[in-house]
Amino acid sequence: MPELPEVETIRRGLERVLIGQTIRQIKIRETRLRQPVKISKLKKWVIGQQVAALQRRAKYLLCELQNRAHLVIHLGMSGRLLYCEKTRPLHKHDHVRFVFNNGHELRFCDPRRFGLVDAVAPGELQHYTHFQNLGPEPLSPELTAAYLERRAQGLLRPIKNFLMDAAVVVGVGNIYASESLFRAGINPRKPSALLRRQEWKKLAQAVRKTLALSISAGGTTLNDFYNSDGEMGYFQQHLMVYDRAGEPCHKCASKIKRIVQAGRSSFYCPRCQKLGNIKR
DNA sequence: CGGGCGGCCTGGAGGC
DNA sequence: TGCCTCCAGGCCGCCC
Repeated sequence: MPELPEVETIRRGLERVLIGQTIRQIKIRETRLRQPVKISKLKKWVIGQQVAALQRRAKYLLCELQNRAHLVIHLGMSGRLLYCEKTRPLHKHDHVRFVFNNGHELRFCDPRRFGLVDAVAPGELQHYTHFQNLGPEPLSPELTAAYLERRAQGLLRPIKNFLMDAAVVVGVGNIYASESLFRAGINPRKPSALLRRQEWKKLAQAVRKTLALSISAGGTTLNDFYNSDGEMGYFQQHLMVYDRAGEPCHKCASKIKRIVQAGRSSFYCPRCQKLGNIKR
């Protein structure tokens, strides 16, 4: 479900309410997530600690604690975080709860259980397994046209799949890959190595712009994204192609197309995003 | 060895 | 009402 803008929206919301709070208790009802929840590790590093900062790396939410350990949360496809009073009735899939001193708690709810809750010992974050093969942050100065062009050298895979590869650049999921390519006027099927210098420039700019706009809109709510206060995002009102198959392009009124690439839906405008003379 | 694909899960939508 | 199929915002390991 959540891509970078949604995770960033949650991070900002939690930052306002969690800094300085002490995690008094962790309640676990289900340990079978993407990887089994390590209860003893969580208790060892997290219980009794004050929240020092909320950070984000790729789609991972990081809660830095006063002892310099980190609580790591990934929302997978269907994960949600809700900050609420601890008396509020539980949802069926509220798997992990972090109870604070102020009568509130943070609930990790994840019906499909593709998400992750983990603790990382002080100073160990840079060695964390899941961070080892991640590319740069898309909103950092590292994401340049030159960087993308260099990484794409010799790669025949479609640009859409290249963009969604976290080893190339993190945070760009299925929605924002399609949206960024539309903004750049590039066909999702175009072989990565065949993009021109000017296209790389447009694409780097389009990725940054699309993500930044979505963050300012509070993310995209298609069915079930809500921020930590339970409010929806509004970027779905600005989607140009995602989930719009058969509808008219907002720029040229051509019918938006849906294709499947690497098992995922891609959406594009056949007129605004021409392939040129490359076949299939 | 790049990269496509299936699998991990539940639930909602739509067809019959 | 039910049962079936398909689909879903992520990620990883298996294979060709």
